[in-house]
Amino acid sequence: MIALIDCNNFFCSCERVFDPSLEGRPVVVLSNNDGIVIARSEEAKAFGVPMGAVAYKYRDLFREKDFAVFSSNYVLYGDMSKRVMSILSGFASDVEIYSVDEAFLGLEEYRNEDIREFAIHIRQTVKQWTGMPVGIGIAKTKTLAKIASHSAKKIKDYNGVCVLKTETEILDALHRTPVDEIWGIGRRLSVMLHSYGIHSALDFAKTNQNWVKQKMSVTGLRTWKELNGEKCFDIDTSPERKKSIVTSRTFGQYISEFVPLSEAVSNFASKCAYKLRKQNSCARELYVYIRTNRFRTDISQVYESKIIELPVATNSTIEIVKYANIILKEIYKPDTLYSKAGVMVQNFVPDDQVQGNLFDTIDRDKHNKLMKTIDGYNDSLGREKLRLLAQGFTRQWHLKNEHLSRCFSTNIKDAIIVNCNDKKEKPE
DNA sequence: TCTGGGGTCCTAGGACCC
DNA sequence: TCTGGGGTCCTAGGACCC
Repeated sequence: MIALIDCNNFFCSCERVFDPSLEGRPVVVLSNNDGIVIARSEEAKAFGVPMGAVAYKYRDLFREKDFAVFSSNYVLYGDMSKRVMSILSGFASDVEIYSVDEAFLGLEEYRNEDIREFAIHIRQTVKQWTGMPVGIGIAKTKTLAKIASHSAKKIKDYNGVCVLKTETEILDALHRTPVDEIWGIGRRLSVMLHSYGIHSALDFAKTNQNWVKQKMSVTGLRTWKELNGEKCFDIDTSPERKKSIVTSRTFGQYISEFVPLSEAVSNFASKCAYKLRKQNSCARELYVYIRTNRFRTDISQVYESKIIELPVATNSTIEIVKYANIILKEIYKPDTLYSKAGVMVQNFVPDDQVQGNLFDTIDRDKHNKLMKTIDGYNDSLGREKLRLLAQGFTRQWHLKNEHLSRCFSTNIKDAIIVNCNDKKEKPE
């Protein structure tokens, strides 16, 4: 059996852990730039705030109904995620961290009847040790475990744990799951399936196998098989290194001038290089794009991008920033209201298998040592204390986040604030 | 005024080879 | 009038996930 452990309304729950007065209050967490709603508590859902809602359109509702509104605090969420995952790792040898708030556990060892008891125990432990509420779905395949975890959240009597074991349990769960809630079936495919009268997961599971293969290719077929109890996706305990890395942001304000734009792109490039080093990869290709606000109909739209092959695969911030700026110079047009930029690296090789270049003029050992030193400082001192001058200090591109909570679990000053809350004292 | 960010996999079709 | 058969590799675009 496979278990899926899924944190409930993860970002909202993270905020609640450090401010229990939020319990029972509607909570929403906004995207970068406070643009859209990316997490909602149950109370917020009950007021009809959809996922992806444009935040400013709901401002009145938020005020009237006493919503707690947060900008996203990824440092806090990342740390909470680590804590939850490390607890889960203690419960099974096969653990796949599937996303920031979800993990699959292989339960090969637990064939006995009290698998449900075991799940309840996991749930209680995570709650007690971190304050994080989770739902657990258990079934024979990952896709069925996903369905089980939906049921665990939706059906109150289940108390957050749903085990799909018997034929009846599985058929019941499939019957009450709409086809568009199946893992692997998105918006386009569900429209297609509905048009053929396939509305529930059960309808889909009963559909002819060849038809599924023909209409939805092997990916759809795998989902179909998994729903019918045939395992197609294994637990992946050591995911490979990423195959592409992107850093992109929508700016807090429009940028037209080259210099601040270049600072933004340099920062994104630097972040990409850092992420490359963290997974011991070097990139052979670099892609940069800049664009105007695609939602504005009153200005002419610009999307400029270019990809280049790097002379030698690299993860040096110095080199990647340099080439990113060379690209930027080529695609930049003055008098344009840019609202977003992005840098992507791809086509990786392991950092110990970099193919040299006869005409290479760069002392790569030196770069590597320098990068190691910079990373060492930055990892201990805080993000980007040491950086290239090209990254600038003006941060004109920086994001709007007017409702940011503190980094309670990773910053000592913020931690003190939590502890002083009762006494109404403020730390120096 | 105001609309996020970061990934993966699969397929069709073109270019090329013998 | 008539124009083979079989393969590989690459890319863009579409679909999905969180």
